[in-house]
Amino acid sequence: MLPYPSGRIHMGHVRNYSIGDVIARQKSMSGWNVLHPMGWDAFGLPAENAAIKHGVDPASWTRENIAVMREQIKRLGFSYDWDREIATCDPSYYKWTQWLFLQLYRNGLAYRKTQKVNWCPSCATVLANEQVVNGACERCDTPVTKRVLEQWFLRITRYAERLLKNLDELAGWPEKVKVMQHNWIGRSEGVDIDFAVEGTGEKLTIFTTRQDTICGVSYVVLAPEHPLLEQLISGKPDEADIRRFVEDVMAQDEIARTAEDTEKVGMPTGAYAVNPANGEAVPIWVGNYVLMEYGTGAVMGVPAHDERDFEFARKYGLPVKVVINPPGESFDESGMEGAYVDEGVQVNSGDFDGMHSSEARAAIAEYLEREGTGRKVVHYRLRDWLVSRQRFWGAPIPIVYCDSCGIVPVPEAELPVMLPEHVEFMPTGKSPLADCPEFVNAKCPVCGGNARRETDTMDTFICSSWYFSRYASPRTDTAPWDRAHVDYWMPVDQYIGGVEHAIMHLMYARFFTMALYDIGLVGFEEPFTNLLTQGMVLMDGAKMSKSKGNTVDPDEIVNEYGADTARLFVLFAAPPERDLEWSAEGVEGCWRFLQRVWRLVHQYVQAVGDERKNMHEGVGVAVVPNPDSLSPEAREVRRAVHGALKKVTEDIEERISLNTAIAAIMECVNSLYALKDAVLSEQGDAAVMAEAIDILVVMLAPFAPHITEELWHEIGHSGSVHRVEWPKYDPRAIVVDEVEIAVQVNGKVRERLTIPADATEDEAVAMALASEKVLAAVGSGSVVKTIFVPKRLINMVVK
RNA sequence: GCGAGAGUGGCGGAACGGCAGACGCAUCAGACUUAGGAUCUGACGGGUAAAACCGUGAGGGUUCAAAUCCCUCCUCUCGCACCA
Repeated sequence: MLPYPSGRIHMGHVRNYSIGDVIARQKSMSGWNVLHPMGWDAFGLPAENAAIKHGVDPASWTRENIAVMREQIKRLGFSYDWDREIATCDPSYYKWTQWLFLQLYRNGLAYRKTQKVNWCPSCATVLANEQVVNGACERCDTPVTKRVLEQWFLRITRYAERLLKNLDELAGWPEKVKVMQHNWIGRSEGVDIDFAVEGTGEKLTIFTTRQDTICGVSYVVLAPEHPLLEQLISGKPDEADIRRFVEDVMAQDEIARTAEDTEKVGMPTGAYAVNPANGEAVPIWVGNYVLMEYGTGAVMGVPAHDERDFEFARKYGLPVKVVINPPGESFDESGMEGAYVDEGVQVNSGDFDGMHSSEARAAIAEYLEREGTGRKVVHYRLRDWLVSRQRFWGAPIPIVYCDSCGIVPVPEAELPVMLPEHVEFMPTGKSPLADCPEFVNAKCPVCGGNARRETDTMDTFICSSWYFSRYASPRTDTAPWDRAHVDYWMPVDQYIGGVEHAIMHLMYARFFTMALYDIGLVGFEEPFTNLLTQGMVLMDGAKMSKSKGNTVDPDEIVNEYGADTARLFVLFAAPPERDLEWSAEGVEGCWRFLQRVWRLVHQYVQAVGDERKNMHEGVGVAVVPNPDSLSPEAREVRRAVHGALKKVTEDIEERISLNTAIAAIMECVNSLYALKDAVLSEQGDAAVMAEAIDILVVMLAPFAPHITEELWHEIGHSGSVHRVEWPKYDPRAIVVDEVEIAVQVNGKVRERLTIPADATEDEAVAMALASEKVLAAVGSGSVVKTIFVPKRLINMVVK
């Protein structure tokens, strides 16, 4: 885990870590070697904002937060290996973040380019595409503007295909997350098609996935940012109007421009393009609905077969030409009320007439390739990852700029490039590092001449894209990790986090891992084998948040009820992946349950007195020496306990269904309350109760580690309950002699019978037919068929 | 619009195609108590005097049997959304 050290932990943390801790503890008790680490995603804006607002140093602000949160987490009793704790703002960590950046740079995966980028005016920094949500800054909700800047990018697009393909292999990931990544990558197969611009030597390339509709093109539209536009309109009579139009569109912010209900507007440029499929000249327009960022920044307008084009054409009176008819029908162009976007039969398409549109798609693509006017291509929505940030509190990008040598990576021996201390923090749009001469001024590692350092820092998502591997050998100082240890531990068997990481963190981490695999630094391509996306913690149906004032501080719950109650509640109140509604009464209920366990164990201890020394002297669970000769009550106790043990084990190991696991323990406790007096009074059954109490405490231990440890000692054991080997249920104990089955007549339950568990169908039916209720239901009809499900039911079909 | 998930008592939630509502909360009753907001025991989907009967968003279907599988639809949540 790698939480951001925001100041205090919240219930979402408690929930996440409680789930992980149950798994870690149970696996460890089951004999596994478990790596259960904790560290801090310690770079980031809040620290810097605190510096600006309160004049504190980001480093000390962060360190203090970490200290507070570490104590809070320790109070909750999570079994973290604190010897492996890391903080990404620690030079011993970011040295390797920088080192990894250089490896990517050497392998052509980190590069610098000038591009229009997303800019958050409030955070005063650029943002990655993934950090822009509905045109606003993902962090502060401020509408994002655009700036043209030279920035560092990571070439994640090179991995688009693999990031997409590998999703199929991630069987342990929720469908939801895979779908989100799939959509984000946005693979789209189509054709780039060249239209000649009439009267010039220029060509205009459009991208389409519907080349089958090429003969229906009645115009072509460019994005307002399209580089060819300038040349097309210069000297034209409408030049000034068009320029004004383009400027208006570009002045709109992202939200307004891309909202679905934004009206499509455009203007003809006065230029014409020639359709390579049929030689027709069509007008070239500029329109607000075409995005420069996607495809080629130009599209063909086929109003008859595309909703957007239809809307646009109707608005501006552009012709609508049908080239695909639905099977067995034909369209009247003037009467169309919308585009026909489905498959059909080609018409008005020359040699392609009569083909099915899916066939024509292939044929036309091949035709265009043959003619040299088109190329089959795959476009992705995924953009390269913009990683520069004009902020101070991040890992410096280990690059210097030399007037004679250009971009020069800092030699590995000189890493880390340290963040300076005592820096001014006013957000100016430049990194504060830029105003820090002792940082900026450097010598070129190549020629020794004067050079200046890169003053931007890295997106903190880089820091969190490799931390899991660092946990394998967190103190290694000659490499980011010791390969032998990484090979032993990685990939992560069970990763737990909120869905909010579905795109950014989880995609970046996958990309990093793949890239490092290709470079040869790790032996695995995918970092997280199993992913559990836990639900949110809600209060009155809304996410707990400081601004809404509907938070519950974990510390308060721990103070009032103890850590075990807090843990038990967040695990019991809902299945892990679903949202959890906070309930003060529910917390109370969990606390009562733990009290009930406490009393049960103490009553047992009191009843057996000093005798228990013999029964519980070992470090394991007490053994019943004579399981086959027990009183009925004692057998009942064993059935309840071993049945619960079976269910708890399976619920943890097979489906991480922790709420039902706890319910099973509660049921077990209820049974023990009902049976304890009878069993404790029977001399010969003493060992049964000893075993029952031991198993109860052991199987509760991963959920409520403190109270169980205490009880374990009260019972008389030495050693820690958390070092006890996870017991195996005794299959003989859960065998039942008699079962209650339902007797159905025509699917309706008419009787419940207790019959021997091994009764045959004939015996069971005979007993059923001895029941008056069954006979009454059968009445005068005759039984034409009987279904017998052993130990469950009989269904008689009567006519 | 596209995609994913979810609709079950007063509430949170259980249920390999096989007795719907485990477990917990709330409520009610009893016991123990000077007392109980503690504890223990019990009741607790609707309906009925008791049955019958009706009940898992709606409607169809498959099946001896459907909360569960299939089809149509409705509602909610989340993600994407002029991506050509």
